[in-house]
This record gives sequence, C-alpha cells and structure tokens, in this order.
Amino acid sequence: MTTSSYAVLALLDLKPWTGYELTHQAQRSLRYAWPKSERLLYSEPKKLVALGFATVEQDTTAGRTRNMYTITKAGREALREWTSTRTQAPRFEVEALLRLLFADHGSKDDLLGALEELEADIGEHHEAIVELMGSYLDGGHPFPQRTHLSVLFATFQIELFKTIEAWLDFARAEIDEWPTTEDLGMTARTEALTRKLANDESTLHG
Amino acid sequence: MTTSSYAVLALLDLKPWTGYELTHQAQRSLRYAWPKSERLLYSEPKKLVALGFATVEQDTTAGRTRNMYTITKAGREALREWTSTRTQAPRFEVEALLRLLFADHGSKDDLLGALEELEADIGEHHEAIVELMGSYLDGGHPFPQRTHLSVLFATFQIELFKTIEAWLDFARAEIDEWPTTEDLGMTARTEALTRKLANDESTLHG
DNA sequence: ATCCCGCTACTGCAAGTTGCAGTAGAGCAT
DNA sequence: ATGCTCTACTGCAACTTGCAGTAGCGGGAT
Repeated sequence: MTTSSYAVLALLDLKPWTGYELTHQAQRSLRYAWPKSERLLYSEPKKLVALGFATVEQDTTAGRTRNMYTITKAGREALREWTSTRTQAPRFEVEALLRLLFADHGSKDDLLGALEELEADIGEHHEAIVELMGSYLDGGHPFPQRTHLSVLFATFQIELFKTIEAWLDFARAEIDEWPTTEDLGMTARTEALTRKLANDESTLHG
Repeated sequence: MTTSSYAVLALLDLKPWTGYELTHQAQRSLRYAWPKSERLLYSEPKKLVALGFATVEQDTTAGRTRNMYTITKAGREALREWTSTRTQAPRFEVEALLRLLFADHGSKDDLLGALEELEADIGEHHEAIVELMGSYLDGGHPFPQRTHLSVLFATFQIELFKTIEAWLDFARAEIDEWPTTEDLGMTARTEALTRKLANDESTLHG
C-alpha cells in the first residue's frame, strides 16, 4: 500500500465509483495535493481488490465493461489505520527554477520564457480554483458535508499561487536590471537581497 | 535526455566532478528545484558518457575506483539547445494536504500531527537556506560569479516557506474551531472563507 | 593490536510511476 | 457513411526510488 493507494481508498470511502470516474475524480480533486497519472489511478483499485480492501462488479449494461469498485470493511479499517502513520515530506518540482539556477547557459529571453511558462501554468490552476470556490457558494460541492475540508485545502492553494505570482513579478524586475545572465556574481542588489534573506526577511513585501 | 540529465550536465559544465561529488552536490543544490534520488544521480553521468556529452576517467589512486566526469563540446552544445526548449509544469506533492482533504477519517490530533510534520520539514529547509545565505555573505559561494542566480532562486524558496508557515498557523486556528473533523460542511466560517477565495482575496492577511 | 563505526564510492534489483500507443463501443454532426 | 469526441480501459517501455549489498580507508575504543 502506497500513499497513492490510500488516496484512492479514501475516495472509495465516499461512494462506489467506476474505474473511469475514480480516475478522473482523483485527477480533479487530488491534483494539487497528490498529483498522479491517469494510468496509475486506473491500476490502484485493482490492487485494492487484490488486497481485499475493495470489491469489483462488472457492469456490462451498455455493451462495454465498466468496473464498479466498492470499499470493504477491511478497506475502511486500513484507512483508519493510515491516519495515524507518518506523513512524507513535501516535494516541489519546478523546472522553471532549475532553469533559473542555470540561466547563465542561455539568454535572458530563455529565462524570461521559462518564467512565463511557469506563470501560465500557475495562472491556469489559480483561476480554476477560484472558479471552484464560486461553485461551492452555489451549493456545487459534490459532498457538501466535506466542504470545510475542501475549502481549508483551497486556502493553501490560493496562498501558494499568489506567492508564486508575486515572486514572478519580483524576479522579472530583478532580471530586468541584469545586463546579461552570466557572471554577474555578488552585485550590490544581490548583496542587499542576500542580507535580507540571511535575516529571514521577506524580499517581496517590506 | 530527461530534465534530470540536463540538470547533471549543467553541473558538469561548472567543473569536472567525481560521481560521488556530483551526486551529493546535485542533492544539495538542486533539492528545492528538482529533487532527485542519489541512485538516479549516480546513473545520469553514465548516460551522458554513452551519449558523448561527457567523458570518464577512472582514478584508482587510493585503491578504490572514482569516476571523474568531464563535459564535452557536444555536451555544452546540448545544454545550450536545452535552454530554448519548453519547461514542464511545476508539481507539488504535499502528503499533509492529502491528509487534510481526508481528515474526516481520523481525529483532529491525527490532522494536527500531519501538519506538524509538514511544519518540521519546512522549518528544517527554511533554516538551512537562511544559513546558506549567511555563508554567501562571507564569500562562501562555491561559484562566486553565479551568486546572482543562487540568490534569486533562494528568494523563491524563502517566500514559499514563509507562505506555508503562515498558512499552517492559519489552518491550525481554523481547525481549533472545529468540534470534530467530520461532517461540518459549509459552516459560517467556511462560507466566509469560500467567499473570500471566490473573490481571489487572501485569507491569511487582510 | 584488533574491532567496529562511519565515511567514501559506488552497483543491483524490485517496485512504484509516467507517457504514449492501442483497442473498442456509443453518440452526434456533416 | 465517415469522422470526431467521449467513454473506458490495457500493454509496454522508460523513468525513478529505496533498499540492500560491496568494498576500501581512517580513527577511536577495547
């Protein structure tokens, strides 16, 4: 049982789903906490069945197979035990930052391009979550009794996205001051920044 | 060539390294932008050699083998071409948030425990990066001409960590108001939050 | 003098994960 | 009749991780 298995098991605890629904629901709702591929999410419920944590029913009403998965008592047991296990450290993969670290191999435009792609990705997700909150106000939450959890979770996402967007503006302003990407080293501006960071002060506001 | 291959190639462009140095340097310096396992980082330079982007010299001075890797002209070429390719979307894996989303399967203490583990992990990294900035002020940057890049990168990390720490305090205050983790649904507080989020306002400050 | 511990310096392997291609029925528009 | 999109998956190669194992070396403890 991996963390991904428990994530799928937790969804199954809400209601029975077909493999297709489960996969797509998991991608929508877990994307920002635990992003996993469609492929994996199709495989997880099969593992759960093999372990006795779920059951399948083949539904062939429309000529094609649909696997309807339902959680078992043992599955609910496993879920409850999971809540008291240790949590993995967070992991942040941001290729745009990798490109910033090695920006001296390319032009300023290459770097600014990478930052713009980051901004586009973040902006898309930011917009999507704001819209989702709008739909919650209209009673659009699929499991209304769980709204308090979804909304607290959403506050994290919005703060994260806002921080990244603010940083992007800040970073672009800094990069604008650079004549090139290479060999600037400890400029006066960089030293001022370093000093702030060494004192754990924010560089964006204040 | 994966993004990880280019990351290692970029390090090799700074100077020749042994496999061991390369692996450990990559883990230290790329951890926050592109976290990769020791195992992978040992394998990457071998792939680079197979592709003609690096060369190896076996150094057996001390009885044991050390592989010293050096970038080739073709490797430098490949790196330059990489800078103009598209950047992958960022990816944030935070198991503590997954546990928040499904907090209704466990107790408030389980949830608060997961948040504390997140805080400990973030705190550790936050502290490490602040100390690193202190060392830069003392001329401790291993490649001084690249300080401007490292410091701009560090501003991202610090802002991110500060945001997460502020959110953790906020989240704990919210959870304190909950009588339980289950079935609260759209409470008055949650509705107020949802309304702010739907208007894209910050929930932490203001 | 010897033994164990920790650091250097890796390799092998099983298991987890991803992206892509492929299969196939259903409904709708052209 | 054909093609397009959506549903509903599976197979496979390649990427990645964690863990175990190997092996030399230096230093302190017994």
